[in-house]
Parts: sequence; structure tokens; C-alpha cells
Amino acid sequence: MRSSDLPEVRALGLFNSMGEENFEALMQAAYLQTFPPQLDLVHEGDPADFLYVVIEGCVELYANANRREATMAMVHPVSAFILAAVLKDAVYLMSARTRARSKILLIPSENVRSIFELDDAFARAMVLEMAGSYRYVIKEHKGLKLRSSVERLANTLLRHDHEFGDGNGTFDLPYDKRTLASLLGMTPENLSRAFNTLKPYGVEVDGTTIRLTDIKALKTLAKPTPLIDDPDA
Amino acid sequence: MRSSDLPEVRALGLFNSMGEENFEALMQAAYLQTFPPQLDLVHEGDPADFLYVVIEGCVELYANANRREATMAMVHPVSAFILAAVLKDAVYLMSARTRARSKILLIPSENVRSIFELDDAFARAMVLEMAGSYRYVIKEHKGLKLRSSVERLANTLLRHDHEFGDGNGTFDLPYDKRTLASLLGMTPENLSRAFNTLKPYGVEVDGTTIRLTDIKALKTLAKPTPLIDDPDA
DNA sequence: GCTCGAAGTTGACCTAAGTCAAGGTTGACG
DNA sequence: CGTCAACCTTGACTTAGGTCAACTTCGAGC
Repeated sequence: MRSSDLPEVRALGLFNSMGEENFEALMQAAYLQTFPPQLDLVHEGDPADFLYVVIEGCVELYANANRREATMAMVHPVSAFILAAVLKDAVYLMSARTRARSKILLIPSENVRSIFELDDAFARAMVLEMAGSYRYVIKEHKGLKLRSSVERLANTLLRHDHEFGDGNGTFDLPYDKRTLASLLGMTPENLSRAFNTLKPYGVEVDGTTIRLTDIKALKTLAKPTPLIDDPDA
Repeated sequence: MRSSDLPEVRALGLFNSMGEENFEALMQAAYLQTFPPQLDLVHEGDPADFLYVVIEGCVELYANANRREATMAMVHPVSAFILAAVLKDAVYLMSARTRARSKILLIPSENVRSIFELDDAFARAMVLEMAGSYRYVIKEHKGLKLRSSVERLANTLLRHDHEFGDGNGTFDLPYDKRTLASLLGMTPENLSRAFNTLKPYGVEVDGTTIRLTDIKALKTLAKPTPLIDDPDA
């Protein structure tokens, strides 16, 4: 792999505390590749051959059953995904596809597991990474069970505004609406209607650009709680 | 704590590989207590003061928001819960209450974290435990997003039959129906109706006893997949 | 054995969300 | 600059599931 990408990877929570020679060994075994959009990287049910790290671009994690498909998460740079399957030497529970041209690091599972056995700092970093992922899914699950689809959308908008907004309540959706709908657990049609429902609460939609003109009102409806909506909690 | 309980705890995946003196230290710091049913152990949002291990009885993990409540999981002996919050030194994302008279081991978070720093085998055991929990929630989440409530019930029945059944398709529900309903993400009324819907597929209900007389037909409807329904996958 | 209360069931009704089909927008490409 | 194809939106309709209220069942305790 190109050494110019190394610092970014090395800076990741997962890798920043491990021994230099072990990091070297992992990177020696790894492949860095650039993939076009909409390319399937991982299929659920397959044995976990690689740990993936998104360096650039965007990856969608999704799952199928009953002729349905659900987006489970979007992975943005720089972060790893499907760590649990690699560690347990199990099959992937989710599929993954690129949603943009993406530069991705592939580390063979065996190498990850053998360095995991060797490097204590790496093992500890894994725990924290896994704990973070676990808490992310718990929050998603709570949202799905305890909120209506309009509330889920409202809270997502508030969070995006907070994370990517310009301070004036304007921001762009980071992916298309059908993906957002699936992520929120609804149909595209219903997402459209949900946006209309939120219009009286100061939500203006222009294509992929969102403007929130009455955050206070929106919060009254959304009733955000850090126990679901704070990504750092 | 009573030393007669030690072997059971020591045998847990989380604890069976760590150094003897570190295990001793953890147990020295721990409290073993017996609680009556319906007692609140943990409230979501509180800082994670203890790691809990259910030795006997049964604990319900649940969450509240929007004046709603959802059962997130049932914890049976012998296993630990809310590990992630303890490790990250964060607040609990879920509340916990006993559902039966329960013997529970409480280990102060600080001790868990300091032994985590000290004992490499313990740290590695944590990773595997967290990975297992992560995959459990992912499966729950997939079930909720990709299946109808009748399908979720059907698959749950098949799994219980497989785990607790006598081989003739007869088993007892491990908790009351309102809890099962909440766990499956539906109302008690709707659970009742779902059982009726499954009658033509050989599901006989007598109070808390279930008999499956046509597993083949039930499977046709349920379409179980290991990627959601196999607890070991 | 009677009483009480919780748990479960049933029925009628309502609402959120999915489905289907028809338009409308927009952007890539010839 | 026109055309095509996604993507999105809208409207009409259906359906799964929630809500509310009445009734039943069952087990605990007197």
C-alpha cells in the first residue's frame, strides 16, 4: 500500500496505540484498493476474510431477508467495519457496498487475529472500538422501537445539522433520500410525507439541501435524548 | 462473596482465562447480593458504576423514551450485562430490573477497568464478549427491520423449541407474554392475535405452555435464517 | 371455596405506514 | 438542447398494528 495513506490509518483509534512492528506487519499484509460506486464488497453469510477500513468515499452496510432490504449503517472515512465477524472468525451478518468511489484498506482476517493475539494494546483498542459499535446499534434499536418515523427523521435532521451544519441550520444530506429512508426504517414515499409533516416545524427541503428555520420547534417535536441521539454517549 | 459461587463466575468466558490473582482481586472488590423480583438495578442515563453478572434468576434490560417502554433483552444466568458502558466509563444506555428473585454479582467499574488494563487475557476475553453482544443486537435489529411481527414471533418460537424444547415441540415460555410482546416489538394485544394467526401452522398455546405440532409448516412461514436466528452465528 | 387483582383475550375502531400507480424533476449524455 | 432514466413526489387505497374498553381466566391470599 502507499505509505502516504499510512498516517491516516495509524491515527485511527483502532491502530494508534499498537506496536510499530505489529502495525507494519498488518500493513504489509493489507491491500489498498480503489473501488467504483455501487460495488459489492461483502455479502452477508460469507466467512469474514478481511477487515475493511474506509479511507475515502462511503460504504453502506445493509441486510436482506424476506425479499426486503434494509440499510443498517453508512460508514464514512476513516473507520473500520465488520470487526466483530473478523474477531469471532464468523460469517458476516451484513453486506457492504460502496456508495461512492472509495479507497478501501483490506486486511486479511488471519493477520488481524494473529496481531490481536500478539499485541496487547491492539486488543484493548479493539474492545473500545467494539464497545462503541455496540452502543451505536443499541441507540439505533432504541430509536426504532420507541419512536415514530417522523420523530426519527426529526432527530436525524437535528443531528446532521449539529454535525455538518453551517450554524445557520443549513446542510446537505450526505446520501440520497431512498438510502436515508431505508436507514430510518421507512419507504421513500413515507420519507417524502414525513418531510411534509415537518414543514410546519421549520424544515425546508430543496433537493438534497435542508434548512432548519425553527430548531426550537423541531426539538419540541423530536424530543431528542443523548441516550439515543448523542453519537459520543 | 461466598466462595461456592466463585466457580460459576470463574467459568464464564469473560473470566476463565484471566490470571488467578487478578480474578481474586476482582472478586475481593465485588458484592454478591440477592434481590427480589421487579427491583430496579440500573437506570439509563446513570454513570456506569458497576458491572453486573447474573448468577441466578433473570434480569430484563429495557429502555424508555416518549412515554414508551421497550424490553431490549432478557439476561439469564450466568452472564454479564452492560459491559460496554463500564468499559467506556460512560452512562448506561439501558435500564435493568430483576424479573425473578435473582442472585447478582456487582463488580465496581473502576476495578473492572483497572484489571482490564493489567490483565491481557481479560482484555481479550472482553473483545470476544463485546463482539458477541454486538452481533446479538445486530440480529435483533435485522429482525425488527426486515420481518413482520408474526414472523418474529414464529422464529422466536422455533428458536425456543430448539433451545428449551423436549424434542416433541413442547416448551414453556421463559417469561410472561407482555414481556415477550415488548421484546418482539409489539403490544400484548397484538401478540395474542399473532398466536391466533399461527394456529393454522400448528402452534398450540395453553397459558405459558407452547406446543408446535407442525414445525415444517411453521418454518415455511417463518423462513428462519442463521444470520438472524442462530444465537451462535 | 371466595375474592380480588393482574394477565390475557377479544372485538371495534383508529392511525401510521406500506403499496401501487401516475406524474414531476433533474441531471447525464448524446 | 432534447431525451432518457433515475429519483422523487403525490394521491388513492390497503394493511399491519396500535388503542381503548369490555370481558375472561387464573392464581394468590384470606
